[in-house]
Amino acid sequence: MLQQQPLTGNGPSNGRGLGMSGHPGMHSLNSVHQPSQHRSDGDTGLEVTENGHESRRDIGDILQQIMTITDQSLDEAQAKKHALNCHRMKPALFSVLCEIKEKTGLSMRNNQEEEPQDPQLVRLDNMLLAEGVAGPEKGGGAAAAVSAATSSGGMSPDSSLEHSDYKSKLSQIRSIYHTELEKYEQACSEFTTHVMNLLREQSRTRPVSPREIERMVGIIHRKFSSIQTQLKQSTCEAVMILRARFLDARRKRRNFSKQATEVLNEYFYSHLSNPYPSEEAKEELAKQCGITVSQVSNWFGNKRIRYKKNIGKFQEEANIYAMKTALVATQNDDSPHTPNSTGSGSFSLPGSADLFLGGSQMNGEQPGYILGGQTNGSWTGRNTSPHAASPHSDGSDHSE
DNA sequence: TGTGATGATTGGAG
DNA sequence: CTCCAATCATCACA
Repeated sequence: MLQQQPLTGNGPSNGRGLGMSGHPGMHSLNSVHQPSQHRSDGDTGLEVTENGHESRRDIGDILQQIMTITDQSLDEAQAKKHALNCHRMKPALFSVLCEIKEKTGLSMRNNQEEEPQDPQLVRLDNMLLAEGVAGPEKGGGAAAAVSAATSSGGMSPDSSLEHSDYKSKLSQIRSIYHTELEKYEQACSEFTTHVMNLLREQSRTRPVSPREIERMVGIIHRKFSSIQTQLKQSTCEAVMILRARFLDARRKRRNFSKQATEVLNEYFYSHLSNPYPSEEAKEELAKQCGITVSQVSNWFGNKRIRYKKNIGKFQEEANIYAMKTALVATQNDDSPHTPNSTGSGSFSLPGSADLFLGGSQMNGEQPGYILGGQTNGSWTGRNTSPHAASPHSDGSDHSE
């Protein structure tokens, strides 16, 4: 084995090469020699008992060979590597070198490794999980965002559209996130495998312990996980932006459909004396119009205010709806419960501007808007208990 | 692009 | 809580 290989090294210079090896712990062979002797005694059968000199020179030779291996041609080096691998002292020397490495620089790094999990990463993970980006498909995130968006204002009729839009955007983000994550993981595992193979290969000739490989793998994983953290951060930002946009969409209003406005106006003008629909009426109107109860409330609030502010402007509208009401009433004159029977439909053009403005010559029941249409436009102050029947109500409001 | 219409929001009152 | 009043923000149209 060793005898077959011409020793290029010169024995006495034993320790010198080690200092250049980049392993500060091996600056002196003397420090190596002490523990190694005990080990090699046992399992190599080296005749060190004669004197320590022989073994010391032997080790020096080996180390010298290792040091000079890179200076040689590939074939030579390959052959030498093989020879060294088979050397009887290799295991002993190897373990000693590993031990020394452990005790020196690397052990210092060791302490820093056991860092706790990054709290920021935990936050990001939690958020991605909550938003339904990470974790199982169809997470509650979208639903959560929707409920948050609608809790105060109620859903607009096309909010389901926006909802699906939100969901599709979210799933886009999700798929990008997963693709990237997968890419990173793949790259990480490829790189790790590569490094591990390299180190394993190196460990045949260098003091690279399995633990060190493990540590290196840990380092690689940390590096890649920091990249992943960035990815997660970007994903979180994207989700936040999407969410903000979605929540902001509350403010984006769409005009109600013509039919919905019609229904609301009909109710309003036929209950002009007390245009405060009860909760049930609101629900009914909401159902008819395909909007929410709170939207109905908003509509009536706006309508009352705007009507009051500018009665004149709404006269035409009032006339039209009064006409409609009258028409419906006459058509259903058998029916005691015509929907818009507040005005009873018993007046000729009850909502006409003339009638309204000029004070009425009504006999019998008067349309609400004439009664209620006071000069300042207020509905008898604030008799607005929405659930109680209005004093002006003729009791037919419940027909809705 | 300006303007009026209109749905939503906000703050205060009851 | 509802309602009012003011206001905002957007739509729709000329």
